[in-house]
Amino acid sequence: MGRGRIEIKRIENATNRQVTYSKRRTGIMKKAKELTVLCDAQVAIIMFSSTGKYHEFCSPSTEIKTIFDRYQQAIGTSLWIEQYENMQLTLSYLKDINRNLRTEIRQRMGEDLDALDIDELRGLEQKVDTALKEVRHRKYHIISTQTDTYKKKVKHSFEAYRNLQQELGMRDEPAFGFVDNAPGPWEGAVSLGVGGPDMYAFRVVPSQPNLHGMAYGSHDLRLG
Amino acid sequence: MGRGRIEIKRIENATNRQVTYSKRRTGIMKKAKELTVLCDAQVAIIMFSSTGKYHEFCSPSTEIKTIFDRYQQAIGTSLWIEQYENMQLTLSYLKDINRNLRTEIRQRMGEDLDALDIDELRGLEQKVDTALKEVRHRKYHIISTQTDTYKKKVKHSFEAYRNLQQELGMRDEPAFGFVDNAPGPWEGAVSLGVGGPDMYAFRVVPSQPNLHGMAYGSHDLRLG
DNA sequence: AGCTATTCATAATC
DNA sequence: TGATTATGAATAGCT
Repeated sequence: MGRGRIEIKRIENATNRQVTYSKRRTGIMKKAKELTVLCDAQVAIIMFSSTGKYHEFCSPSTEIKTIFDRYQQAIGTSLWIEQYENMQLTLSYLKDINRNLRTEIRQRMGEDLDALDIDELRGLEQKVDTALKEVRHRKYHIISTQTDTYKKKVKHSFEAYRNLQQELGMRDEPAFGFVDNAPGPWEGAVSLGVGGPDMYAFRVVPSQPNLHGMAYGSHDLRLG
Repeated sequence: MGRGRIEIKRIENATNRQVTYSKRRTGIMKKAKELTVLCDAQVAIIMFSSTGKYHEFCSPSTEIKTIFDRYQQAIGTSLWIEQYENMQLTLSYLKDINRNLRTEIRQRMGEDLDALDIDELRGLEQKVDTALKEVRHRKYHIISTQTDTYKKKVKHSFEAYRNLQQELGMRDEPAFGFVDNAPGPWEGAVSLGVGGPDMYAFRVVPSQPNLHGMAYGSHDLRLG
Protein backbone atom coordinates (compact mmCIF):
# COMPACT_ATOMS: atom_id res chain seq x y z
CA MET A 1 0.00 0.00 0.00
CA GLY A 2 2.44 2.46 -1.16
CA ARG A 3 4.20 3.12 -4.39
CA GLY A 4 5.12 -0.43 -5.05
CA ARG A 5 4.90 -3.32 -2.71
CA ILE A 6 7.73 -3.99 -0.28
CA GLU A 7 9.14 -7.24 0.93
CA ILE A 8 8.57 -7.86 4.62
CA LYS A 9 12.11 -8.07 5.85
CA ARG A 10 14.32 -5.89 7.95
CA ILE A 11 14.92 -2.48 6.42
CA GLU A 12 18.67 -2.09 6.35
CA ASN A 13 18.81 1.68 5.91
CA ALA A 14 18.55 2.99 9.45
CA THR A 15 16.84 6.22 8.49
CA ASN A 16 14.25 4.48 6.36
CA ARG A 17 13.72 1.98 9.12
CA GLN A 18 13.11 4.73 11.63
CA VAL A 19 10.71 6.54 9.30
CA THR A 20 8.78 3.41 8.51
CA TYR A 21 8.65 2.57 12.19
CA SER A 22 7.22 5.95 12.95
CA LYS A 23 4.57 5.79 10.23
CA ARG A 24 3.50 2.24 10.85
CA ARG A 25 3.50 2.70 14.59
CA THR A 26 1.04 5.54 14.18
CA GLY A 27 -1.03 3.31 11.94
CA ILE A 28 -1.16 0.50 14.45
CA MET A 29 -2.00 2.85 17.26
CA LYS A 30 -4.85 4.29 15.22
CA LYS A 31 -6.12 0.82 14.40
CA ALA A 32 -5.90 -0.14 18.04
CA LYS A 33 -7.81 2.93 19.07
CA GLU A 34 -10.49 2.18 16.48
CA LEU A 35 -10.72 -1.37 17.72
CA THR A 36 -11.30 -0.31 21.27
CA VAL A 37 -14.04 2.08 20.18
CA LEU A 38 -15.72 -0.04 17.51
CA CYS A 39 -15.61 -3.31 19.36
CA ASP A 40 -15.55 -2.21 22.96
CA ALA A 41 -12.29 -4.07 23.47
CA GLN A 42 -9.41 -3.63 25.88
CA VAL A 43 -6.07 -3.25 24.19
CA ALA A 44 -2.60 -2.67 25.51
CA ILE A 45 0.38 -2.22 23.22
CA ILE A 46 3.98 -1.70 24.09
CA MET A 47 6.58 -1.01 21.45
CA PHE A 48 10.29 -0.51 21.43
CA SER A 49 11.94 0.79 18.31
CA SER A 50 15.32 -0.55 17.27
CA THR A 51 16.79 2.63 18.71
CA GLY A 52 15.25 1.85 22.10
CA LYS A 53 12.50 4.47 22.12
CA TYR A 54 9.34 3.15 23.66
CA HIS A 55 5.71 3.88 22.90
CA GLU A 56 2.59 2.49 24.39
CA PHE A 57 -1.09 2.37 23.71
CA CYS A 58 -3.80 1.59 26.14
CA SER A 59 -7.57 1.51 25.95
CA PRO A 60 -9.23 4.72 27.06
CA SER A 61 -9.90 4.96 30.78
CA THR A 62 -7.73 1.96 31.47
CA GLU A 63 -4.18 1.38 32.58
CA ILE A 64 -1.58 -0.95 31.24
CA LYS A 65 -1.21 -2.52 34.64
CA THR A 66 -4.93 -3.30 34.77
CA ILE A 67 -4.82 -5.00 31.40
CA PHE A 68 -1.74 -6.93 32.36
CA ASP A 69 -3.19 -8.07 35.63
CA ARG A 70 -6.21 -9.26 33.70
CA TYR A 71 -3.93 -10.92 31.20
CA GLN A 72 -2.10 -12.76 33.92
CA GLN A 73 -5.40 -13.91 35.32
CA ALA A 74 -6.44 -15.06 31.86
CA ILE A 75 -3.38 -17.18 31.26
CA GLY A 76 -3.71 -18.52 34.78
CA THR A 77 -0.17 -18.10 35.94
CA SER A 78 1.56 -14.90 36.82
CA LEU A 79 4.49 -14.10 34.60
CA TRP A 80 6.63 -13.09 37.49
CA ILE A 81 5.56 -15.79 39.84
CA GLU A 82 8.28 -18.19 38.75
CA GLN A 83 11.02 -15.71 39.31
CA TYR A 84 9.36 -14.74 42.55
CA GLU A 85 9.19 -18.34 43.67
CA ASN A 86 12.81 -18.93 42.81
CA MET A 87 13.77 -15.99 44.94
CA GLN A 88 11.56 -17.21 47.73
CA LEU A 89 13.33 -20.53 47.47
CA THR A 90 16.72 -18.92 47.58
CA LEU A 91 15.62 -16.81 50.49
CA SER A 92 14.53 -19.73 52.60
CA TYR A 93 17.67 -21.57 51.57
CA LEU A 94 19.82 -18.70 52.74
CA LYS A 95 17.84 -18.54 55.94
CA ASP A 96 18.51 -22.23 56.47
CA ILE A 97 22.20 -21.73 55.91
CA ASN A 98 22.26 -18.76 58.22
CA ARG A 99 20.46 -20.72 60.89
CA ASN A 100 23.01 -23.49 60.58
CA LEU A 101 25.86 -21.04 60.69
CA ARG A 102 24.41 -19.53 63.82
CA THR A 103 24.09 -22.96 65.35
CA GLU A 104 27.69 -23.68 64.51
CA ILE A 105 28.78 -20.43 66.07
CA ARG A 106 26.76 -21.02 69.18
CA GLN A 107 28.22 -24.47 69.58
CA ARG A 108 31.65 -23.06 69.07
CA MET A 109 30.69 -20.65 71.85
CA GLY A 110 29.94 -23.60 74.10
CA GLU A 111 26.18 -23.17 74.01
CA ASP A 112 23.44 -25.52 72.91
CA LEU A 113 25.65 -28.55 73.33
CA ASP A 114 22.81 -30.83 74.44
CA ALA A 115 22.14 -31.97 70.90
CA LEU A 116 25.69 -33.28 70.43
CA ASP A 117 26.69 -36.81 71.25
CA ILE A 118 30.00 -37.70 72.79
CA ASP A 119 31.85 -38.11 69.51
CA GLU A 120 30.64 -34.79 68.19
CA LEU A 121 31.60 -33.18 71.47
CA ARG A 122 35.08 -34.63 71.17
CA GLY A 123 35.38 -33.29 67.65
CA LEU A 124 34.16 -29.90 68.76
CA GLU A 125 36.53 -29.84 71.69
CA GLN A 126 39.44 -30.63 69.45
CA LYS A 127 38.44 -27.95 66.97
CA VAL A 128 37.98 -25.27 69.59
CA ASP A 129 41.23 -26.28 71.15
CA THR A 130 43.01 -25.98 67.82
CA ALA A 131 41.36 -22.63 67.23
CA LEU A 132 42.46 -21.40 70.63
CA LYS A 133 46.02 -22.35 69.85
CA GLU A 134 45.80 -20.51 66.55
CA VAL A 135 44.42 -17.39 68.17
CA ARG A 136 47.05 -17.44 70.88
CA HIS A 137 49.76 -17.93 68.32
CA ARG A 138 48.53 -14.99 66.34
CA LYS A 139 48.22 -12.88 69.47
CA TYR A 140 51.77 -13.62 70.54
CA HIS A 141 52.96 -12.88 67.09
CA ILE A 142 51.32 -9.47 67.14
CA ILE A 143 52.50 -8.75 70.65
CA SER A 144 56.08 -9.62 69.86
CA THR A 145 55.98 -7.59 66.69
CA GLN A 146 54.50 -4.63 68.47
CA THR A 147 56.91 -4.99 71.35
CA ASP A 148 59.86 -5.06 69.00
CA THR A 149 58.55 -1.95 67.32
CA TYR A 150 58.16 -0.09 70.59
CA LYS A 151 61.53 -1.29 71.78
CA LYS A 152 63.15 0.06 68.66
CA LYS A 153 61.25 3.31 68.96
CA VAL A 154 62.31 3.84 72.54
CA LYS A 155 65.86 2.86 71.79
CA HIS A 156 65.84 5.31 68.98
CA SER A 157 64.46 8.05 71.17
CA PHE A 158 66.91 7.28 73.86
CA GLU A 159 69.81 7.42 71.49
CA ALA A 160 68.62 10.70 70.14
CA TYR A 161 68.31 11.90 73.70
CA ARG A 162 71.81 10.70 74.57
CA ASN A 163 73.20 12.35 71.48
CA LEU A 164 71.61 15.60 72.53
CA GLN A 165 73.05 15.16 76.02
CA GLN A 166 76.47 14.62 74.55
CA GLU A 167 76.15 17.71 72.43
CA LEU A 168 75.20 19.68 75.51
CA GLY A 169 78.13 18.23 77.44
CA MET A 170 75.87 16.62 80.02
CA ARG A 171 77.02 13.06 79.39
CA ASP A 172 77.54 12.32 83.13
CA GLU A 173 73.85 12.60 84.00
CA PRO A 174 72.03 9.75 82.30
CA ALA A 175 68.25 10.12 82.37
CA PHE A 176 67.63 6.49 83.23
CA GLY A 177 69.41 3.22 83.00
CA PHE A 178 68.87 2.09 79.53
CA VAL A 179 70.69 -1.10 78.70
CA ASP A 180 70.34 -2.68 75.33
CA ASN A 181 68.57 -6.05 75.36
CA ALA A 182 67.48 -5.67 78.94
CA PRO A 183 63.74 -5.29 79.35
CA GLY A 184 62.94 -1.67 79.70
CA PRO A 185 59.85 -0.26 81.33
CA TRP A 186 58.07 -0.32 77.99
CA GLU A 187 58.37 -4.05 77.55
CA GLY A 188 55.53 -6.10 78.87
CA ALA A 189 53.28 -3.11 79.07
CA VAL A 190 51.99 -4.02 75.65
CA SER A 191 51.14 -7.52 76.70
CA LEU A 192 49.56 -6.60 80.00
CA GLY A 193 46.19 -6.96 78.39
CA VAL A 194 43.67 -5.18 80.57
CA GLY A 195 41.20 -7.41 78.82
CA GLY A 196 39.11 -4.44 77.75
CA PRO A 197 35.58 -4.55 76.41
CA ASP A 198 34.37 -7.32 74.18
CA MET A 199 35.95 -6.21 70.94
CA TYR A 200 34.80 -9.27 69.07
CA ALA A 201 31.06 -8.88 69.32
CA PHE A 202 29.38 -10.06 66.18
CA ARG A 203 28.06 -7.20 64.17
CA VAL A 204 26.21 -6.79 60.94
CA VAL A 205 25.67 -3.52 59.17
CA PRO A 206 22.84 -3.91 56.69
CA SER A 207 23.80 -2.57 53.31
CA GLN A 208 20.28 -1.21 52.93
CA PRO A 209 18.38 -0.13 55.99
CA ASN A 210 14.88 -0.29 54.59
CA LEU A 211 13.85 -3.89 54.41
CA HIS A 212 10.17 -3.37 54.07
CA GLY A 213 8.20 -5.84 56.00
CA MET A 214 11.02 -8.27 56.53
CA ALA A 215 12.10 -8.88 60.08
CA TYR A 216 15.76 -9.68 59.87
CA GLY A 217 16.67 -6.92 62.23
CA SER A 218 17.74 -9.18 65.04
CA HIS A 219 21.19 -10.66 64.75
CA ASP A 220 20.74 -12.41 68.01
CA LEU A 221 22.26 -15.79 67.72
CA ARG A 222 19.54 -17.41 69.76
CA LEU A 223 17.32 -19.61 67.71
CA GLY A 224 13.60 -19.96 67.70
CA MET B 1 -11.77 0.81 3.70
CA GLY B 2 -14.59 -1.35 2.86
CA ARG B 3 -17.73 -0.84 0.94
CA GLY B 4 -18.38 2.57 2.30
CA ARG B 5 -16.74 4.31 5.21
CA ILE B 6 -17.90 3.63 8.74
CA GLU B 7 -18.13 5.92 11.70
CA ILE B 8 -15.71 5.08 14.49
CA LYS B 9 -18.09 4.39 17.32
CA ARG B 10 -19.17 1.34 19.23
CA ILE B 11 -20.85 -1.25 16.99
CA GLU B 12 -24.15 -1.96 18.68
CA ASN B 13 -24.93 -5.23 16.93
CA ALA B 14 -23.07 -7.78 18.99
CA THR B 15 -22.48 -10.17 16.11
CA ASN B 16 -21.15 -7.47 13.86
CA ARG B 17 -19.01 -6.21 16.69
CA GLN B 18 -17.54 -9.65 17.20
CA VAL B 19 -16.89 -10.12 13.49
CA THR B 20 -15.29 -6.74 13.16
CA TYR B 21 -13.20 -7.42 16.25
CA SER B 22 -11.98 -10.66 14.75
CA LYS B 23 -11.10 -9.13 11.38
CA ARG B 24 -9.46 -6.02 12.73
CA ARG B 25 -7.61 -7.96 15.40
CA THR B 26 -6.07 -10.09 12.68
CA GLY B 27 -5.18 -6.93 10.81
CA ILE B 28 -3.44 -5.35 13.78
CA MET B 29 -1.55 -8.53 14.54
CA LYS B 30 -0.35 -8.66 10.95
CA LYS B 31 0.73 -5.03 11.08
CA ALA B 32 2.50 -5.64 14.35
CA LYS B 33 4.32 -8.61 12.95
CA GLU B 34 5.36 -6.58 9.91
CA LEU B 35 6.58 -3.81 12.16
CA THR B 36 8.78 -6.13 14.15
CA VAL B 37 10.30 -7.56 10.98
CA LEU B 38 10.63 -4.38 8.96
CA CYS B 39 11.82 -2.13 11.72
CA ASP B 40 13.51 -4.55 14.10
CA ALA B 41 11.18 -3.45 16.85
CA GLN B 42 9.91 -5.16 19.97
CA VAL B 43 6.15 -5.22 20.23
CA ALA B 44 3.80 -6.70 22.76
CA ILE B 45 0.03 -6.53 22.34
CA ILE B 46 -2.66 -7.79 24.63
CA MET B 47 -6.32 -7.62 23.66
CA PHE B 48 -9.56 -8.46 25.34
CA SER B 49 -12.70 -8.58 23.28
CA SER B 50 -15.95 -7.32 24.72
CA THR B 51 -16.85 -10.95 25.32
CA GLY B 52 -13.74 -11.44 27.42
CA LYS B 53 -11.69 -13.51 25.01
CA TYR B 54 -8.03 -12.60 25.09
CA HIS B 55 -5.41 -12.55 22.39
CA GLU B 56 -1.81 -11.54 22.47
CA PHE B 57 0.99 -10.72 20.13
CA CYS B 58 4.65 -10.66 20.89
CA SER B 59 7.78 -10.06 18.85
CA PRO B 60 9.37 -13.22 17.52
CA SER B 61 11.85 -14.86 19.88
CA THR B 62 10.73 -12.68 22.74
CA GLU B 63 8.37 -13.06 25.64
CA ILE B 64 5.72 -10.73 26.91
CA LYS B 65 7.42 -10.79 30.26
CA THR B 66 10.69 -9.58 28.76
CA ILE B 67 9.01 -6.70 27.00
CA PHE B 68 7.12 -5.77 30.10
CA ASP B 69 10.18 -5.85 32.27
CA ARG B 70 11.81 -3.54 29.75
CA TYR B 71 8.73 -1.36 29.72
CA GLN B 72 8.84 -1.04 33.47
CA GLN B 73 12.44 -0.04 33.28
CA ALA B 74 11.61 2.48 30.57
CA ILE B 75 8.88 4.24 32.50
CA GLY B 76 11.06 4.17 35.58
CA THR B 77 8.33 3.35 38.03
CA SER B 78 7.94 -0.37 38.25
CA LEU B 79 4.49 -1.84 38.36
CA TRP B 80 5.37 -5.31 39.53
CA ILE B 81 9.07 -5.10 40.18
CA GLU B 82 8.62 -3.38 43.50
CA GLN B 83 7.99 -6.49 45.48
CA TYR B 84 10.67 -8.21 43.47
CA GLU B 85 13.15 -5.54 44.42
CA ASN B 86 12.26 -5.88 48.06
CA MET B 87 13.11 -9.53 47.84
CA GLN B 88 16.34 -8.73 46.09
CA LEU B 89 17.13 -6.38 48.93
CA THR B 90 16.36 -9.00 51.52
CA LEU B 91 18.42 -11.46 49.57
CA SER B 92 21.53 -9.33 49.53
CA TYR B 93 20.95 -8.54 53.17
CA LEU B 94 20.82 -12.23 54.02
CA LYS B 95 23.94 -12.76 51.96
CA ASP B 96 25.65 -10.06 53.99
CA ILE B 97 24.66 -11.73 57.21
CA ASN B 98 25.76 -15.04 55.80
CA ARG B 99 29.14 -13.65 54.94
CA ASN B 100 29.57 -12.15 58.38
CA LEU B 101 28.55 -15.38 60.06
CA ARG B 102 31.11 -17.24 58.02
CA THR B 103 33.74 -14.73 58.94
CA GLU B 104 32.89 -15.12 62.60
CA ILE B 105 33.12 -18.89 62.33
CA ARG B 106 36.39 -18.74 60.49
CA GLN B 107 37.86 -16.46 63.11
CA ARG B 108 36.57 -18.74 65.80
CA MET B 109 38.38 -21.46 63.89
CA GLY B 110 41.58 -19.50 64.16
CA GLU B 111 41.69 -18.46 60.51
CA ASP B 112 41.75 -15.04 58.89
CA LEU B 113 43.03 -13.40 62.03
CA ASP B 114 45.12 -10.84 60.18
CA ALA B 115 42.29 -8.33 60.17
CA LEU B 116 42.02 -8.32 63.96
CA ASP B 117 43.97 -5.95 66.16
CA ILE B 118 45.43 -6.97 69.45
CA ASP B 119 42.37 -6.08 71.52
CA GLU B 120 40.06 -8.00 69.24
CA LEU B 121 42.44 -10.93 69.34
CA ARG B 122 42.41 -10.84 73.13
CA GLY B 123 38.62 -10.83 73.12
CA LEU B 124 38.56 -13.70 70.68
CA GLU B 125 41.05 -15.68 72.69
CA GLN B 126 39.02 -15.23 75.82
CA LYS B 127 35.85 -16.27 74.06
CA VAL B 128 37.35 -19.35 72.48
CA ASP B 129 38.90 -20.25 75.80
CA THR B 130 35.55 -19.93 77.54
CA ALA B 131 33.93 -21.98 74.82
CA LEU B 132 36.56 -24.69 75.17
CA LYS B 133 35.88 -24.87 78.89
CA GLU B 134 32.17 -25.15 78.20
CA VAL B 135 32.65 -27.92 75.69
CA ARG B 136 34.96 -29.82 78.01
CA HIS B 137 32.56 -29.41 80.85
CA ARG B 138 29.74 -30.76 78.76
CA LYS B 139 31.90 -33.62 77.53
CA TYR B 140 32.87 -34.66 81.04
CA HIS B 141 29.28 -34.44 82.08
CA ILE B 142 28.25 -36.80 79.30
CA ILE B 143 31.12 -39.12 79.95
CA SER B 144 30.41 -39.35 83.64
CA THR B 145 26.73 -39.87 83.01
CA GLN B 146 27.44 -42.56 80.50
CA THR B 147 30.03 -44.14 82.73
CA ASP B 148 27.61 -44.23 85.60
CA THR B 149 25.05 -45.84 83.40
CA TYR B 150 27.45 -48.50 82.20
CA LYS B 151 28.70 -49.08 85.72
CA LYS B 152 25.18 -49.64 86.92
CA LYS B 153 24.46 -51.92 84.02
CA VAL B 154 27.51 -54.06 84.67
CA LYS B 155 26.87 -54.10 88.35
CA HIS B 156 23.37 -55.17 87.61
CA SER B 157 24.55 -57.89 85.25
CA PHE B 158 27.13 -59.05 87.71
CA GLU B 159 24.62 -59.28 90.48
CA ALA B 160 22.30 -61.25 88.26
CA TYR B 161 25.23 -63.48 87.39
CA ARG B 162 26.14 -63.94 91.05
CA ASN B 163 22.58 -64.74 91.91
CA LEU B 164 22.55 -67.38 89.23
CA GLN B 165 25.85 -68.76 90.56
CA GLN B 166 24.39 -68.92 94.03
CA GLU B 167 21.35 -70.68 92.76
CA LEU B 168 23.58 -73.17 90.99
CA GLY B 169 25.67 -73.66 94.13
CA MET B 170 28.87 -72.44 92.44
CA ARG B 171 29.48 -69.49 94.75
CA ASP B 172 33.19 -70.35 95.28
CA GLU B 173 34.18 -69.67 91.70
CA PRO B 174 33.77 -65.94 91.08
CA ALA B 175 34.05 -65.09 87.41
CA PHE B 176 36.24 -62.07 88.01
CA GLY B 177 37.08 -59.77 90.83
CA PHE B 178 34.28 -57.32 90.86
CA VAL B 179 34.50 -54.89 93.72
CA ASP B 180 31.95 -52.17 94.10
CA ASN B 181 33.35 -48.65 93.64
CA ALA B 182 36.60 -49.92 92.22
CA PRO B 183 37.09 -49.11 88.56
CA GLY B 184 36.13 -52.09 86.52
CA PRO B 185 37.36 -52.85 83.05
CA TRP B 186 34.43 -50.91 81.58
CA GLU B 187 35.36 -47.67 83.26
CA GLY B 188 37.55 -45.36 81.27
CA ALA B 189 36.86 -47.21 78.07
CA VAL B 190 34.15 -44.71 77.37
CA SER B 191 36.49 -41.80 77.76
CA LEU B 192 39.32 -43.27 75.75
CA GLY B 193 38.19 -41.25 72.81
CA VAL B 194 39.78 -42.72 69.72
CA GLY B 195 39.23 -39.27 68.36
CA GLY B 196 37.47 -40.69 65.30
CA PRO B 197 36.56 -38.76 62.19
CA ASP B 198 35.47 -35.18 62.27
CA MET B 199 31.95 -35.62 63.51
CA TYR B 200 31.32 -31.94 63.70
CA ALA B 201 31.76 -30.97 60.10
CA PHE B 202 29.42 -28.20 59.12
CA ARG B 203 26.63 -29.44 56.97
CA VAL B 204 23.65 -27.92 55.27
CA VAL B 205 20.90 -29.81 53.59
CA PRO B 206 19.04 -27.50 51.22
CA SER B 207 15.34 -27.72 51.69
CA GLN B 208 14.92 -27.50 47.93
CA PRO B 209 17.60 -28.77 45.62
CA ASN B 210 16.72 -26.81 42.52
CA LEU B 211 17.94 -23.31 42.98
CA HIS B 212 17.96 -22.24 39.40
CA GLY B 213 20.87 -20.14 38.52
CA MET B 214 21.90 -19.40 42.06
CA ALA B 215 25.29 -20.63 43.11
CA TYR B 216 24.94 -21.29 46.77
CA GLY B 217 26.03 -24.87 46.36
CA SER B 218 29.33 -24.38 48.07
CA HIS B 219 29.26 -24.16 51.82
CA ASP B 220 32.91 -23.62 51.85
CA LEU B 221 33.66 -21.12 54.51
CA ARG B 222 36.37 -19.48 52.51
CA LEU B 223 35.38 -16.02 51.35
CA GLY B 224 35.92 -14.31 48.07
C1' DA C 1 7.33 16.73 7.55
C1' DG C 2 3.95 16.60 3.11
C1' DC C 3 2.34 14.38 -1.26
C1' DT C 4 0.43 10.86 -4.21
C1' DA C 5 0.43 6.44 -6.58
C1' DT C 6 -0.29 2.21 -5.05
C1' DT C 7 -1.18 -1.60 -2.28
C1' DC C 8 -3.78 -3.33 1.51
C1' DA C 9 -7.38 -3.90 4.92
C1' DT C 10 -11.84 -4.56 5.46
C1' DA C 11 -17.32 -3.58 5.38
C1' DA C 12 -20.83 -5.42 3.23
C1' DT C 13 -22.67 -9.31 1.37
C1' DC C 14 -23.26 -14.00 0.48
C1' DT D 1 -17.26 -19.16 10.40
C1' DG D 2 -15.25 -18.54 5.20
C1' DA D 3 -14.92 -16.39 0.69
C1' DT D 4 -15.60 -12.40 -2.38
C1' DT D 5 -15.19 -7.78 -3.71
C1' DA D 6 -15.84 -2.86 -3.93
C1' DT D 7 -14.02 0.70 -1.41
C1' DG D 8 -11.49 3.68 1.64
C1' DA D 9 -7.12 3.67 4.40
C1' DA D 10 -2.47 3.06 4.96
C1' DT D 11 1.78 3.88 3.34
C1' DA D 12 6.46 3.56 0.19
C1' DG D 13 8.96 6.36 -2.31
C1' DC D 14 9.92 10.82 -3.25
C1' DT D 15 10.41 15.89 -2.07
